[in-house]
Amino acid sequence: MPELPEVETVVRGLRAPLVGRTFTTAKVLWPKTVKPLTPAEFESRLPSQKVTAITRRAKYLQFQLSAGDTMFIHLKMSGNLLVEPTDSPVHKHVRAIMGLDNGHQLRFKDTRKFGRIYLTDDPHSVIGKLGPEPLPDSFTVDDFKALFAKRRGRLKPLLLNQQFIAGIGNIYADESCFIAQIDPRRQADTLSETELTRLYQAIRQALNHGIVHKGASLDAVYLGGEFQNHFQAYGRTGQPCFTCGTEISRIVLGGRSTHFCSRCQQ
DNA sequence: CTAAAATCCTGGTGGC
DNA sequence: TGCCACCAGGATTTTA
Repeated sequence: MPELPEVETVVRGLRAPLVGRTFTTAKVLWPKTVKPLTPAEFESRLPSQKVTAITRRAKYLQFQLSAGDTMFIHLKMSGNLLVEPTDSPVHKHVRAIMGLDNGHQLRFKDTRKFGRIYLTDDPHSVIGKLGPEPLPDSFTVDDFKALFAKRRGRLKPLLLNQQFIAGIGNIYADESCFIAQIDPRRQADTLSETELTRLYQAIRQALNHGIVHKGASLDAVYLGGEFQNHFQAYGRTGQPCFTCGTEISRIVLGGRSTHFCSRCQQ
C-alpha cells in the first residue's frame, strides 16, 4: 500500500498511538526485513528508545527516537503497520514486532516481504539521495521546471524515479499525466513551459486528492470499497475516458503498467 | 547516457 | 477443482 498519499495517511494515523511511547522489545521474524542491521543488532538497539516524532519523507515513514536514532520504514508493495494488543493473535504475514510500554505492539505486516525497516543514527544514509517533495509550497513551479533541464528519457519513468522527484508511484504517475493531458511516453525534454506548468499542478492535485480521500476513508479503501472510482486512468483499461469516451489504453512503460487516453493525452 | 530485464516475494485472478 | 500463466501500488542491480 505504498505511494505518498497512503504513507502520509499511515503516518498521521500512527502519531496518536505511538508518539511518546517507548519501545520495550523487538523481534524480527523475517531477517531481511531489517537493514543495515542484523536482526540481533536491531533487537538489542531499539528497546528503551522513545518515539519523539513521526514524519514522512517520500514513501518512507520516519520515526525520531530518543537516543538519537531514526527508524525508517518503507512499505514497498504490500507492507502495513498495525498497533495491536500484545496478547492478540499475530497474523502469519507479520515480519517484525516492536513491543511498546503500554501493552500494545507495533507490528509490521508485509505479505510480499519487500518492505524494509532501517535503524540508523545517520538519516542521510537512507534518504540522502531522494529528490524534492512535490507538495510543500516551497517547491515551486520554477523548481519543477528546473528539474527537467537537460533530462532525457521518457516522462513516466522519470516521474517514478525517486531521485528525480520523491513520492510518486505508478498510480499517481498515470493520474498526473492524465490530468495534465500529456502522453506518458513523451520525451521529457520536449515538454513545453505550458505543459510543465500543467504537470506540476496535476501532480500536486492528484497527490492532495489522494491524501484527502484516504484520510477520510482508509478502511473502505482496503476493504475493497469504491476507491478505484476515483481514478481517471489507472486501472481503467478498456473503459471509456471520462473526458472523451475513448477506451483507456494500457501499455508497459519502464516495466510498469501504464494507463492513458490516447486522444486526450498528447 | 537511456532503457530494458532480472531480482526480491506471496497471493489473487482468470483461462482452460 | 486443479493447474498455470500472469498480474500487482516499489526500487535496486544487472545487462544491453
